[in-house]
Amino acid sequence: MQIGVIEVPSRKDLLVQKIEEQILSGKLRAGDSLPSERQLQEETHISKTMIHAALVELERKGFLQITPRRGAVVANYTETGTMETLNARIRLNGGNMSAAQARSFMEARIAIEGAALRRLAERRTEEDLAYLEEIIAQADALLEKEKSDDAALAEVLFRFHRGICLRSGNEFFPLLLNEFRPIIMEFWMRSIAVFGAASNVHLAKRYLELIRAGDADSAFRRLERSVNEYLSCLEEQ
Amino acid sequence: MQIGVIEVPSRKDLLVQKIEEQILSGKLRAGDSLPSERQLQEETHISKTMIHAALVELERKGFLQITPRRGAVVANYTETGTMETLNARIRLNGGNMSAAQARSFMEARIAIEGAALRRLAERRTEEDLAYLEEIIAQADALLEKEKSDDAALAEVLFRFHRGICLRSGNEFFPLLLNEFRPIIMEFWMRSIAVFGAASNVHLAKRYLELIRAGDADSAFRRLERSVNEYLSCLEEQ
DNA sequence: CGCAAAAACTGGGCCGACCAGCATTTTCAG
DNA sequence: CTGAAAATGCTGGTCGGCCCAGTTTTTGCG
Repeated sequence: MQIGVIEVPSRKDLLVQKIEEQILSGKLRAGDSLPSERQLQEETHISKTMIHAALVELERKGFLQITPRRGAVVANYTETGTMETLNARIRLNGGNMSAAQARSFMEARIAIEGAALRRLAERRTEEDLAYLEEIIAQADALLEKEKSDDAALAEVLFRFHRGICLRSGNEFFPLLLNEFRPIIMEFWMRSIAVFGAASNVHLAKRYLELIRAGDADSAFRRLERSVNEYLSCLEEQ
Repeated sequence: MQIGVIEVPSRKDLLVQKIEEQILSGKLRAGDSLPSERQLQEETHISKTMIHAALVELERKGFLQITPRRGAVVANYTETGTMETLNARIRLNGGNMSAAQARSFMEARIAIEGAALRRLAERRTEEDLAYLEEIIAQADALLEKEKSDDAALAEVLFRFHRGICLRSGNEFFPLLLNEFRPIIMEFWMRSIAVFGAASNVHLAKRYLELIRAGDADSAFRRLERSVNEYLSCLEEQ
C-alpha cells in the first residue's frame, strides 16, 4: 500500500479550523464579536499576519463578517454561506454527510445534471458524442488494468458527467459541478465501492447511448433511478 | 443623493484584477508561466505577503495552478472555473452578461429554483408561509415609501427567492443562490427597471399563493413563463 | 564527456513593525 | 461648566525580510 504525502496543517489552518468548530458547534453564535487580531495574537502566539490571513479566509467561507477598523463578528452562515462553507462543515464532520445531506445533494444533482442531460440529448452533435466517447475510452482503459485505481476512475467519471454539462451548451452547469467537486468525488468513490467499477462505467455508457438516441426523457429517468438506487443502498448500511 | 462609502481597491485587488484581465483578454494563455513571486514583488513594488495572497486568490478562482516551489501557470479556466471565475469575468465586462450568458443563467435558475419551488409547494408548512409572508411585507413597506429604493427592493426580492430555496428543505439550493448572488442582484435590478417595482412584488405574491395552494406544477410554469418574458424583453432592446 | 556536488531559485510559512483611519478620552479656551 | 479640538489608543491592513524545504541550474571534479 502506497503511503501518500503526509500533510502537516499550518498553524493558520489550525486556527481556521478551531474557529470553524466553535461556530459550527454553537459555542460562537451569529452576531458575537471575535477578539481583536492583536488579542488573538497574544492568546495563540501566532503572528498577526497569520491571524489576519485566517480571519480573511473565514470571511470568504461565509463564517465571519469583517469591518475594517471595527472588528470581526460571526456571520449567520445560512445567510452568507456558499459551497465552501458546506465543504468546511462536511470536512469537520470527518468527511461524512448525513443522510439528509446526501438526499439534498442528490436532489440538487438531479436538478442540475438532469437539465443538462435533457438539453444535450435534444441538440447533441457528432462532436459532443466524440468528446464523451473519448472519456469513456479512458474509463475502459482503467478497467482493463489489473491494478484497480478507484481514485483515477472517480476522476474520469467526474469528467464524464462534467462533460455532459459542458456539452449541454449552458455555461453555468459545468461551473456548478466544479463547485461541487469535492463532494462529487466522494460520491463516486462510494459508488465504485458499493456497485463496483465495471457497473459504474457501464452506466456511463448507457447515458451516452440515450444521448446519442436523443431520448431526453429516458436519460432523465435513468438519472433519477440510479440516484434512488444509490440512496436506498446508502440507507441500508 | 446619498453617496456611499468610496471603496478603495487595495493594491492586492488591483494586481488580481490586472492578471485576470491579462488572462481573460488572452494576453496570458493557459499553460503560460507567471513570473516568480519575488520577481513580481520587484516589478510591482508590492510586498511578498500580498503578492502571495493575490496568487492564492487567483488559484482559488480557477485562473492559476500553483505548484509549490515550481511556480504558477495559467490554468484552463473552462476546466477549473467555478462561479467565482464567472463573477470575475462578468465584472470585468462591466457587469454585463451576453445574451447567451443570460439565457444560460435563466436555465440554471429554472433548474435550481424550479426544483425548490416544486418541493416547497408539496410540503409547505405554516411556518414556511409565515417566513415568506414576512419578506413580502418588507417589500410592500418599500413600495409605499415615496422615495423608491431599487437596490433595497432587489435585496428583498433576492431574500424572497432564497427563502423559497431555504424552506424547500434542501440544504444545497440556498447555498447555490448565495453563490450566484452578484449575478442575481444584477438580474433583479434589471427586472425592476424593465417591469417596475410593483409588478415584481406582485409576481412574488403570486408565487406565495401558488405555494400556499400546494400547486407545484403551476408554480413551476409560472417561473418558466416569467423567465421567458424577461429574456424576450431583453432581446428586444 | 559524465555525473554528482554545489549554488541559485522556487513557493510556503512566519514574524514584528508600521500605516491609516475610527472612537474614545483628554485637554483647554470661552 | 460647556463644547469643540487635539491627543491617545484602538482597529484591520500592509510591509519587507527571515528561514525552510524542495526544484532547477550551474559548476567542477574525475
